[in-house]
Amino acid sequence: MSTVEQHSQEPQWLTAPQLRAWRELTFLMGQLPTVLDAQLKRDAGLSYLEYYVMAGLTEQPNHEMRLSDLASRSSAELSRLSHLISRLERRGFVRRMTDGDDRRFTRAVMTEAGLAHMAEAAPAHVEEVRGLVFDVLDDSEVEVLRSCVEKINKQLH
Amino acid sequence: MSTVEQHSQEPQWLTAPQLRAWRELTFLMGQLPTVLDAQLKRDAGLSYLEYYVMAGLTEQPNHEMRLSDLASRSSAELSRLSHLISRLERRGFVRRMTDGDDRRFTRAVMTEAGLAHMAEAAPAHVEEVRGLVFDVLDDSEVEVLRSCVEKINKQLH
DNA sequence: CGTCATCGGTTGAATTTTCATGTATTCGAG
DNA sequence: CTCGAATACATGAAAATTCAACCGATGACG
Repeated sequence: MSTVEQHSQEPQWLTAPQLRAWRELTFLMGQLPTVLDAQLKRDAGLSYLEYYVMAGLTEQPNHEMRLSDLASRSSAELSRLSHLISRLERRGFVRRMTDGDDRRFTRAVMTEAGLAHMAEAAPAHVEEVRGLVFDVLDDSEVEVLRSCVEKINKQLH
Repeated sequence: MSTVEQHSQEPQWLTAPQLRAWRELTFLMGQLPTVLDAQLKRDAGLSYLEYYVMAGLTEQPNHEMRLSDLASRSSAELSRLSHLISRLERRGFVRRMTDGDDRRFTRAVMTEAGLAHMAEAAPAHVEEVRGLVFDVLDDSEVEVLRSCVEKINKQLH
């Protein structure tokens, strides 16, 4: 993203404040998942996505969810999630079961080993998130940040 | 990330507002790069990272930068960037030259074709970013968002 | 001035993600 | 009911990323 002028249709560039904000945002989106991934890999042997997929399952009523629901919640395409679940399955953290109601659906279910692993992993990860994000923001900043990000997210469906 | 209690050390979980903000942030970090990647791939045949690497080069004095500088600016590890530059090189968008001063450095330089490709790609991408992010925020929100994200980024080095 | 450590980058193999396609199940029109 | 579409997922090959050496250039130290 630059401020160079060009093209016939006179494209509207970002204003200087917008550009500054955008640079910060792209840096955040690039670095924060990377740093959290490193922490999770080091402390729990899980990737960022693996952790959030298992976290999503864990907080569900029976620690289970349909793959398609899990995919949309975790911003992963179905194929990627399917491979990921296969790897977690091989490690004994989750298992698959076909849905009785509609046999097209597959449900992923946390195993005891998976739940135990998450219980081990969670405290250090939460600590990392607090240290990186919430320790530098006061309550009103948290609210206003959430409000802005929420508005953007609505544009993303 | 859940609110379940466990473990001996009594881990400090996030407060409810912090958790809400964190859910929004993780969704943003997952979805926004994905959506932008899709737009860039469709309209310009470039991945999100390829675009921002080339954008970084383009805005530099001689459209060139050392790989290690480029790597840290674009939140990519050196190895990943090296492979990526090789692919861009094969496509004729950039070329490598070893730095004369210190022959350990490699500099990536935009070619004419690369600059032309970016000039073609930029307007639609900026339009997408504006539509997704800045059209839903007023000026004061942009400032406060930038301020919060900047504080977090400082924690990320 | 050797030599030894470090820096900046490359490379290839292993892992992961993406892409295209295939398969089983269900839904819906006629 | 039957047939054709749509849904939900699986799978294998291709592409990208990560990981672990490796290599040449430079700097530091005796």
